[in-house]
Amino acid sequence: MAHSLDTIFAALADPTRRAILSMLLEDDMAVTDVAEPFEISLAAISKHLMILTRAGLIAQEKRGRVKWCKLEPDAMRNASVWMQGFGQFEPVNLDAFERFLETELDSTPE
Amino acid sequence: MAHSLDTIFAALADPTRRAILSMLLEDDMAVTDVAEPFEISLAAISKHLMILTRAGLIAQEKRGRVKWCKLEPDAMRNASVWMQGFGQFEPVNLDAFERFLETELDSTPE
DNA sequence: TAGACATTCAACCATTTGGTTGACGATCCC
DNA sequence: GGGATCGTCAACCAAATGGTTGAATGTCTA
Repeated sequence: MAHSLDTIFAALADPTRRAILSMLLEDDMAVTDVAEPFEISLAAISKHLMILTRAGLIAQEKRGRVKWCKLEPDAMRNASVWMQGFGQFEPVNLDAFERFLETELDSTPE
Repeated sequence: MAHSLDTIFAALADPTRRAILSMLLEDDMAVTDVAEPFEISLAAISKHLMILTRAGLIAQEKRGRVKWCKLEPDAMRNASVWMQGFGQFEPVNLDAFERFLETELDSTPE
């Protein structure tokens, strides 16, 4: 079930694919709309979306003749966790972090 | 100066290179020692180390005839920051968290 | 000085990658 | 039904990737 770090990092290594992910951050999009800002063929975009899907970074759902693409943050979280396993750059005390989240929840108005 | 996300993620996409990074987490190592647990040629390992170096993930320093490899966490931090820019999985207010750590430090005995 | 050791270079090979074009299968709508 | 639209498939191509082997370079040591 866990998408491999191989496919996740390989998917993230391409600037077109990272741009697509950024676009999907704004909103879910149809394949044609994803392709619009790029100068490459629709077939090429379709391949990129396939790679992102296999990596688990996005999900695609077909409604009628339109295929919608949406961000799927779990895979990215896995990769991020692997990076933080290196620990040297994110000396986060998780206990303290949880206490922080609680106090923040208590004290935040609205 | 900033190593590109392209090269960083491409470097991380290979399992041999990720294994090398994990080994370097323990300690700095000479090229020959890095190669020892793997079944591929020393030349192949040398290429992997070159790719990790160009990505900025490690640094190499030659002392005598031995070239030492050590982890260089900055590049990985850049990639990690890019991921967290997606925000959906790490809604951390770092400033507030730091302030929290300070106040906690003040009030914690021992 | 002559080996032995540590590492890279150079040439080569098979596979993967990112792109193209054109045909094709669905689906919507007049 | 028939035409436009959405998206993928198939075949192809050039370049990059990950590996090999053998020779070359630089450095330590007996």
